[in-house]
Amino acid sequence: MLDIRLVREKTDEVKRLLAQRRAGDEKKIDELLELDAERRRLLGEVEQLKALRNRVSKEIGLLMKEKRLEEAEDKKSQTRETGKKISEIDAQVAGIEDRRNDLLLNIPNTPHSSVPDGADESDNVTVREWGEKPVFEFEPKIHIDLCESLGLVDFARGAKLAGSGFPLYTGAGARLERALIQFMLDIHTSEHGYHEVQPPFMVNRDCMTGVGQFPKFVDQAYVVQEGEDTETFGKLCMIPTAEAPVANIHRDEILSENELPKYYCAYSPCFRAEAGAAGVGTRGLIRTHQFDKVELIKLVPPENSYDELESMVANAETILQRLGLHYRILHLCTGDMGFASAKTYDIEVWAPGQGQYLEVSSCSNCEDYQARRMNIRYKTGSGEKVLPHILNGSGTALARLFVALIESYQRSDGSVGVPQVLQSYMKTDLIGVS
RNA sequence: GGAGAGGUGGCUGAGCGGUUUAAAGCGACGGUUUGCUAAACCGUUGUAGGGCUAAUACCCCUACCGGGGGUUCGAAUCCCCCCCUCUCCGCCA
Repeated sequence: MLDIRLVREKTDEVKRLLAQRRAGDEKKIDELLELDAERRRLLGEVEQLKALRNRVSKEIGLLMKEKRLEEAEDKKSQTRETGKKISEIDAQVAGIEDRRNDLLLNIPNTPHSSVPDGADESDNVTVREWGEKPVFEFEPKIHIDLCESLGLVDFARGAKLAGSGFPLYTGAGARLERALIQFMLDIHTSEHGYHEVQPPFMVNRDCMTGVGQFPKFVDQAYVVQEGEDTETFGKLCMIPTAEAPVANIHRDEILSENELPKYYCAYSPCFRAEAGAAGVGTRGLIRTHQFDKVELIKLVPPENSYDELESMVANAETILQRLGLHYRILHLCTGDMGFASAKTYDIEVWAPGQGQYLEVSSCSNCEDYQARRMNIRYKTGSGEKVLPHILNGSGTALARLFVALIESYQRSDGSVGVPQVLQSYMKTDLIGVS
């Protein structure tokens, strides 16, 4: 969330930046500041009363000790009134804080000054491209056909098991999925310095709130309960990304400066309800309710977080380069960025069968927006407590990568070549009709 | 799921209704002493919110002893609910 002090002191600047997102959030600022002012006014009032009560209570204690019971009783009955007032005002403050926090949690991050101003995805800026679209001497098939003919994914049976959007990977398809996961984890851990973790695949609400998924995007999550026990409903959610657990690893902690930067990478399945999303219900692997992903998370000092963002994107690019897949990097405009992000690059990989670029990675610097929600700080040498900047990036998402890969490496006879870097994982250089 | 034990500052650990503004020890930091190190001695040592300010300096106030409620003039301390850890039993991959 935003720093309430910054909102107080640089109100116009914050409004201007929020307006760039084209989401109307700047209108919430005035209401936020009204609540903030009222809260402080009431706090001043109630804290004075509490100071009074503390003083008098101490006096009562002394009177009791000296057996001056009548005087003590007098003071007790007086203070009873003070106590009533205190609980009244406390309740008001709590109500105001609830509303203030609710507003604060629903206001997105402000964009970094380098972010191109724009309304939607059509205003995103292509930063660079790598490789070239492969040329085929035949009409390349779409992944759905390849999956069917090669027995890589059984969409129909997946749908039988859990519904559409839950692919059942089979045979070489399952193996390819596993190979990609392992390949990516190996590179990030052994070459890029990330510390591998395997997080819980369900998290509590605090984690979801910490990364900015909740309260605003609660509809996108699968929320679970234990059996028929409705009491437990809503305590846990299936993770929409490993970012949810991994970014929260140090929630409510004060790290020491020399522990930074922290680099984490994690494989996890990702579960998304995709309520209301365009393209839900389309066949294939482009948009599913469950997909695999290798996620990268960094906690870094604010000074160099933007360098860290560039290197994180480069880490994700390495994967695509080793796989020999053509891709492009987009700098998302202000209107297309995620809720918590101050600056985001998307990586889109070319899928020749689809004839389109597919987003396989989104790398964001959330600056201190999440750290403030999660209450993560670190102590500098001079003893100052600072919110680290938190970055997250896909390195990369599967499913779409799987699509791009088999569509790019397909051959005229209907088989799919295995890129060299995956051959040791796949134990073969060719996926043929089984 | 059942039975029991427990959760107090960076750590150990006392306190179980009012000189606790959370004892004491350890650690850490600063200083004195010292040829150097060690030791000894002295001092400092949490977090958040609010007020005052140019100040994220000082000072003042409030809250915080796993979390949330309650009783009371007053709660680390008493009561209720929840969470977590440990030991044993049950069930289970």
